Amino acid sequence: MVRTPCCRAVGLKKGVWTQEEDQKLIAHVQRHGEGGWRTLPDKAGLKRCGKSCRLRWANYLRPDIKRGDFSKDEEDSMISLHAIHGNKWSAIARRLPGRTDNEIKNHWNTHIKKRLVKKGIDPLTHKPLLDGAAKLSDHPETPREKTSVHQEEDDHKSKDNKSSSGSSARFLNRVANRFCQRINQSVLSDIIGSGSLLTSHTTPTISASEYERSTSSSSTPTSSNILTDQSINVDATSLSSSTCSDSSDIFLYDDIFSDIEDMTIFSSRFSSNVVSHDGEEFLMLDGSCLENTSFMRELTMILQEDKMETTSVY
DNA sequence: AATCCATTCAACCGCCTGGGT
DNA sequence: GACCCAGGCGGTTGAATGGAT
Repeated sequence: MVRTPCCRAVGLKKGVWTQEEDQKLIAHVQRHGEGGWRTLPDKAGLKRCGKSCRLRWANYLRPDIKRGDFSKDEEDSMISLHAIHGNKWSAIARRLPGRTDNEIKNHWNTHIKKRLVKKGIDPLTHKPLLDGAAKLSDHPETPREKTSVHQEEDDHKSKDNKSSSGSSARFLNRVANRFCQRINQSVLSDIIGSGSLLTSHTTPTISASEYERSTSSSSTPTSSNILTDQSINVDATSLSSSTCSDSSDIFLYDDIFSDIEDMTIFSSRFSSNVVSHDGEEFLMLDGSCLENTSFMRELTMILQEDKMETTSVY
């Protein structure tokens, strides 16, 4: 099938932009604002395709673009965000101020990807390249602890997190609770950041006492595959309905829930097989959770965020 | 100095989506 | 619903650059 080109290629310049062209484009955008890209070249006196103009502006000429090398923090963020969004470069770029999707994509493909592969991490799945989850417990550089290429300095900590079956329940408890908190916080911050229209009907977050209770040893089951259900009442579907009380809200915040669609998979895994244990509600955690990409991604981020403070506990 | 090769990154291409008619 | 258009996105390309021989 032959598709009509977005613009007539005849007579249009391609390739590297000259300073003169840049100046024309900048002057035009400053005068008329962004948009109308298809007609912009004619108006601005440029012999370029409108798309090309838009790209040049968005990726290079925009005044808020941060140029130069990526910092360690930016790289870490990039990796974490890639673990969530995959190759959704624009989504990643939105969370890295001053960086463009193109820049991030290039940096990922030329630097990060190679570094991850070198470390035995699959840059697509963020899992170990060989033997997968089976080697999670004895792989010192898996994304189990951190999806970071800068994790050498934390190796001693990750060693401590080779949880035995006895401590893994507590550990997973903690992660599960943090995960639920994270869902709420993420939604809240998105909502607040976009106008705080939903403050009256957000899902309540876990209280400190609930958190402590759920992570305390006294209430921790010994079985490695049981998780307390004290606060795992967050299911992305119910969250969606409880957070958005009417159709207009759903429409407004559709993008928020697309952001956490992966979480739905995780939450739904917890929403089944609730059992009673010592008068407390627990969830039977499917062993395949460790192979659940969403779970592992979130786990990675949580651990990265709290700087492995669990070391002293576990 | 010349050539080759690998790497980087700006730019392009084709496809998709959403809004308007 | 069908069509068109504008804009956005992710994958790919190729010119520029730098290092190795």
